[in-house]
Amino acid sequence: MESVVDGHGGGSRLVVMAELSRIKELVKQLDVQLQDCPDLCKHLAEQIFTVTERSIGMICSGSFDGRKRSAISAGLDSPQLSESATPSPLRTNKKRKMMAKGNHQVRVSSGGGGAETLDDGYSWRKYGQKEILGAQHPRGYYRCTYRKTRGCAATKQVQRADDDPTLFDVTYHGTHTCVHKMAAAANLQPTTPNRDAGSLMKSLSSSLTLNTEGLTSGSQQSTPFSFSSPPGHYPSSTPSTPENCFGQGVLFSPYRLELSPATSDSSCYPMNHFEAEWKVQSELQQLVSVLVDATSTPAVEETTFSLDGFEFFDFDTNFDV
DNA sequence: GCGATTTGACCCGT
DNA sequence: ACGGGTCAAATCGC
Repeated sequence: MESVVDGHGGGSRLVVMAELSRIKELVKQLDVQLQDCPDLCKHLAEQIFTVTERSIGMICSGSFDGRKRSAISAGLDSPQLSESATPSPLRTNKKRKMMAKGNHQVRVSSGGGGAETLDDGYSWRKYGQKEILGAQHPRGYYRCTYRKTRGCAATKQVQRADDDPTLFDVTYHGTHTCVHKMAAAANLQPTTPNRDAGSLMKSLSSSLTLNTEGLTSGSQQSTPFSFSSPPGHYPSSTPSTPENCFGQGVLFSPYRLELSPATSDSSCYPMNHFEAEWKVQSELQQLVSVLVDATSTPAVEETTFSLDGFEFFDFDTNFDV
């Protein structure tokens, strides 16, 4: 069922590295083209989306994880844009949506609290709970709060891990189509499309600061990559305004991204990988989604990015709220 | 009163 | 038939 490349996923890891590098490359191109060619931007955005899906799919399919991932499974083989699987809210496919593509599973820590403390930046509404055969804890079913109002088809399943009650296996299905509207809901001033694109690009580049050196060196056997924060761009030390992590709270703030191998001396838990992967992927998807939207309308202002050196010029960072 | 959660029933793939 | 995903009425909380 799974397509494991090798015992420890080394080959696959390199492939993923290449994919991630390609993402960066695409972003660069996007950066260059951002000012004058919205159509190309869309195309690039689509590529980013696809590549990211593929990368995450490879990782989640088990290639990287030496530890068991309870019921990690299903439908990660050929990730693609999930729109084809967009379920009608009607009663046609009540079941087996599980097997649709575009699923992602992460293992997250509750931080001592219950499942209700899990916050992935989205607003979820619980619609069911079930005892699962062979599992010690029931599985909770959640759908996006904006399913009705905005037709967002994203769902997730949360199940407490058997082996560690403080951990939760969270399986996401579908992608959020409500993202940019969430921004509005998150108490934002209305912004011009380009302004959104600018800050989103900024967020994207921040998210993509992957420290890939550790990968090639082979010194990190259980940490495929780590995140590093470009100075001043990532909230590692801004507890007061966590919602600013990704530009005005548009995206995630929730997971603690202390993923550097240095922080986990004795053991590196796969959940960090998945958290990280999922985070990157989610951010990318949302960013791209919004970016596509943003670039649909004529450009207004200037944007200047330098993704490698992290020189950004864009309009905002301080909105008046 | 409204929105979220709970929970038993229902649906459907295996 | 069974197990898992969803529905929807009842209930809860603000």
